[in-house]
Amino acid sequence: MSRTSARTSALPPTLADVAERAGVSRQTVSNAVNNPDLLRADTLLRVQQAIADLGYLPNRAARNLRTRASHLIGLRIQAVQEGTANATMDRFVHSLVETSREAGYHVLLFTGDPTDPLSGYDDLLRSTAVDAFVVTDTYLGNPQAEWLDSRRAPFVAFGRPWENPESTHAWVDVDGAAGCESAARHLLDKGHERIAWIGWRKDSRIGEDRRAGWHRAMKQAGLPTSGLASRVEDTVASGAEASEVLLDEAAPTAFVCASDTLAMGVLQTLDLRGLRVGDDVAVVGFDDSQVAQVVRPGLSSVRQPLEDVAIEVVTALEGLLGRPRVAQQGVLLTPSLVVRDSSGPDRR
Amino acid sequence: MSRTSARTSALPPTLADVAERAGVSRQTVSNAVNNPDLLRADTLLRVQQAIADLGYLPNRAARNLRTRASHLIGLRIQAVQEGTANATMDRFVHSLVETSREAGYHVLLFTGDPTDPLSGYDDLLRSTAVDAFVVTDTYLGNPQAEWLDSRRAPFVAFGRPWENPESTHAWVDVDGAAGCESAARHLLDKGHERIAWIGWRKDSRIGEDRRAGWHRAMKQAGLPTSGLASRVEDTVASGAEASEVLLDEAAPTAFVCASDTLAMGVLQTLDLRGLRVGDDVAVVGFDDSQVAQVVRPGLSSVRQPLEDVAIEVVTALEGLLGRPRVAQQGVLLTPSLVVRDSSGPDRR
DNA sequence: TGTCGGACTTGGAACGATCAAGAAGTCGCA
DNA sequence: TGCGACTTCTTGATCGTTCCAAGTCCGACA
Repeated sequence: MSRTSARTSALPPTLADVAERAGVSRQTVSNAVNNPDLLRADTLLRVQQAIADLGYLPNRAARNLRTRASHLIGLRIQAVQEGTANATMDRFVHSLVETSREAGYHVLLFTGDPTDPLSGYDDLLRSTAVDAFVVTDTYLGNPQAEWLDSRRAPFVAFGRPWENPESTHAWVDVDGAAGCESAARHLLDKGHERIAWIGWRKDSRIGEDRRAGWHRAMKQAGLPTSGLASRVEDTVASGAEASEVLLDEAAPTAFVCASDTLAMGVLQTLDLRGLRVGDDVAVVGFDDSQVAQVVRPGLSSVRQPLEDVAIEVVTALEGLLGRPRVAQQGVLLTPSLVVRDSSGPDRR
Repeated sequence: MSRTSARTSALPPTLADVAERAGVSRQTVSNAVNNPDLLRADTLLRVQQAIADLGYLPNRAARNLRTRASHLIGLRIQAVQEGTANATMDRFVHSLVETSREAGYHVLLFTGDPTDPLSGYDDLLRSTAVDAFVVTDTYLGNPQAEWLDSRRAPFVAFGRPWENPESTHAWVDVDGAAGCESAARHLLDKGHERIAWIGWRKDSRIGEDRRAGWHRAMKQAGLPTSGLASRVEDTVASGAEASEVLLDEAAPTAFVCASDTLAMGVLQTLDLRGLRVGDDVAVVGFDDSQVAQVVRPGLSSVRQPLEDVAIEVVTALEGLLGRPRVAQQGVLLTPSLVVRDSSGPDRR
């Protein structure tokens, strides 16, 4: 009691303050907040009034200590890199924060040594600073998954366990193959027959997956693919160079690219050669980045449903954190194609 | 003790576990962590060994509860919007996370009702979930500052208190005027004399500030500005439209724009009219966005030193959280100009 | 030898919430 | 009226850390 009366106005009210004002015990206030059903209607009303009067909100640290949960989700972000991947991640982060909030979680950002995919996770886990992780940096393998699993740390991966298909951990991913297949089909529908592919190095599982979509569409249309594919680094210059070579050697009338960055390289080449984007040669990128939207002519691009990814990720997290630990399936979402002028007109 | 022996391997070690292993009391371990100077050298070594053996890290919730601090910094992020502002914020967030980590803080993201600049702050404050805020959404006024001040909540604003210059709160900002002045001067140096301005609505303090920089450079060069300025919405289409009008009515040979988005509109117009970017008409944007880097020809742009902003913000935060509450000065940083092909060659 | 001071260590309490039981109140039914 | 069963509310303990004030140990000094 002495503490209560000695309280200065600067300190936020506590459970005890509310209890005193409402004329009930601490536990009753706690129940009013967490299990309102347990209270008699009039008592509940009285407590709620006191809570409102004082502007009470439970102290996070105290609740976290008692319940052994922080209601925080850790997300490791990469060092700033020049590429469209960054902007994509940004869109995902926004969605994740929004969706997490609705589920009663906040997102805690952290960084780590870029050369060590595990760095940063351990400290947060051992200090019980977060309840779970969202693992996103899985583009080149995912040692985090196995490591986190071994520590019994709850997590959901954005990205399939390519290397280890038997993994039982929860994951959400976007079907890049389906995206590129629809991109290729979109061009096929317009009458293109020689559609080239520019993608990433062969050791990129994501890159090969996207390539498979293009390949599938071509095969289903009964068209050849040999000599029409190129694998390079994810830079504008590489995209430009690759398209130069492809135009010279295979004379494609359209390009499907593994990223908007590569597609920008193609646009550059077309511009240099005096070829009209869309009319002479069609181009489709991947990520629906800022660049795709702003460049002229607009770049058609495969758009990942990152808002839906965030929703699925949070749903999976809730499953993990609610129940003891159930085996989770992966979720594969289908991207959509955003058509802009770089697709060109129908050629039939 | 019973708790200690009953510990399952899944639970992280506590202070008591370390104490038992090292053969000292809890307080001694706490001191070893927080005030190593108080321990005798050999004792300290023994405790540190035990800490290492067990992989001990202090429980965040318990420490937070006791010390009334969360070591978390709240940052409200905007709903995803189509514009370069988003990407800029992303760069800032990365830097902030990195710098905060070095200062022993983590960044907690949250969102709020976009129509209510205060929403979201209150809950975090009352539940003592964060120690301080970084307020960034100040482009149209900053009611947050006054509100947070009234609650005695520590915060640092990224953005000057335009409306209330007497504000005593800490802030960090980038000198947009200086940036645009150097952009204009850069074009003047190349021999341009009719340099146009495309900026934002008059009620945007940031927009008017940037415009002032262009204006200053022109005046200092003894050149006229009337008829050479336009104020529009921050979209590519608006930039294109404004440049159409300006080219028709004032025949400028160069443009300085308040954003890369607007500059992209100018590039569009030039392209449509068959004017060569750089050679015929020079263009400089603002933000050094992804787009500026990838578009061809490369777009010269004013780059905000966001890494330095983050450093200054964290420095200010440390001042606020360390000492009781000292009056802080604002910090104004100077951006740099990234020159690319859109600047064109010298005309002299 | 006894006492004093300083260096170091110790147990107890507190931070503010929730959990686990027990106490008080309410109701129905014989 | 009395008893059990159920609802409603209260009390004491606890989460893991740091703060507080008191305790122990040791050598030094008279």
